[in-house]
Amino acid sequence: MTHCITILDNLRERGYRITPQREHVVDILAHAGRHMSAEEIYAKLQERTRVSNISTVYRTLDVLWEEGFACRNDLSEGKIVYTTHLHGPHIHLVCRRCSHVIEAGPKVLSSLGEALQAEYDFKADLQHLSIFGLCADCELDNQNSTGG
Amino acid sequence: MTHCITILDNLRERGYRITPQREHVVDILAHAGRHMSAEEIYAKLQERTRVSNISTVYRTLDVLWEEGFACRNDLSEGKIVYTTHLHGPHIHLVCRRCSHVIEAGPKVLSSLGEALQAEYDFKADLQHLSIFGLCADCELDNQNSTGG
DNA sequence: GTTGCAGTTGCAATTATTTGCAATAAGGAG
DNA sequence: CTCCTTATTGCAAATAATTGCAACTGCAAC
Repeated sequence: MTHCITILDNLRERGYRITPQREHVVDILAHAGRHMSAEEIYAKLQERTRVSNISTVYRTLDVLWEEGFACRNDLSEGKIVYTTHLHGPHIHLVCRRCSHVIEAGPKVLSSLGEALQAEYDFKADLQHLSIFGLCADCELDNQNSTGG
Repeated sequence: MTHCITILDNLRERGYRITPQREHVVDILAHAGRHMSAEEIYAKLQERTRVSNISTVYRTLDVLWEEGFACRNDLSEGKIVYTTHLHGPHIHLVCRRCSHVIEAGPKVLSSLGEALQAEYDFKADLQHLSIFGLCADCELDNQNSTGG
């Protein structure tokens, strides 16, 4: 419940202005506990206030992402989805053939973050990484159609 | 030079029809040796033939991606870029603040692919993975502004 | 070489996202 | 509380990407 306050306070500290629109977007996203598209967030926002606009939603999401409070993911669904880090760390394994998404635990990445930091001085956001590839079923189809 | 022939033959084997448009797109992308946007590919395509359309380019790129002959990457440049696997394996470390891209070697991922296969039966395409995060400079700015 | 079917294309319309700009308002200074 | 500076908003237009559909064409069968 206090999570969105923390985000807003952090934003203010960093020089961003806290507008009602931003409060709403942060609140909606932080309490969703799942991935939402900009359009979905905008719909929820309109239930609360008439003063709002889809481009404001996009810009707010952009700020949240840049500042590390939200992650954005292209799950190959035709739109980008967002979530706060409240929705615990996990990886999206997205099948590029059938678009099926497996949510994997962060365990497999344990060493990756450290390696990227050490070798490239890069602080990777591995909280909600998306990785494309083939799921087991599609890989099987693939082998059948090419003889193997 | 024969790489695009290989791709085309593979596509034919898998039941796709080889049209002049597809030949051109494959040829353009395979010989570029770099990342190209759909728009760029379309521009090159128009130098060769008047019979073409941007949506055909998108659809061809989609096929190449689904079949594993091309990779698509969102480098946070406002558009998606594509390349064939001729452009050797590497990871994109994309700064979510300044959009700077570090091209990292595939070494750091060595164990990841095997882990995903073993634990999730998922054949990850790690050839041209994009990972978002903060580059060293932006991480430093970040710490200064928050007093960290 | 001709035929026929199903995969592909071009076009136009739709959806997703970004951007320029004038009007507005957050929040620090007085 | 008021003023002022400047970040933010809403709007409309631009750009990126996708989709439905009728016309077209690759290619396998004959």
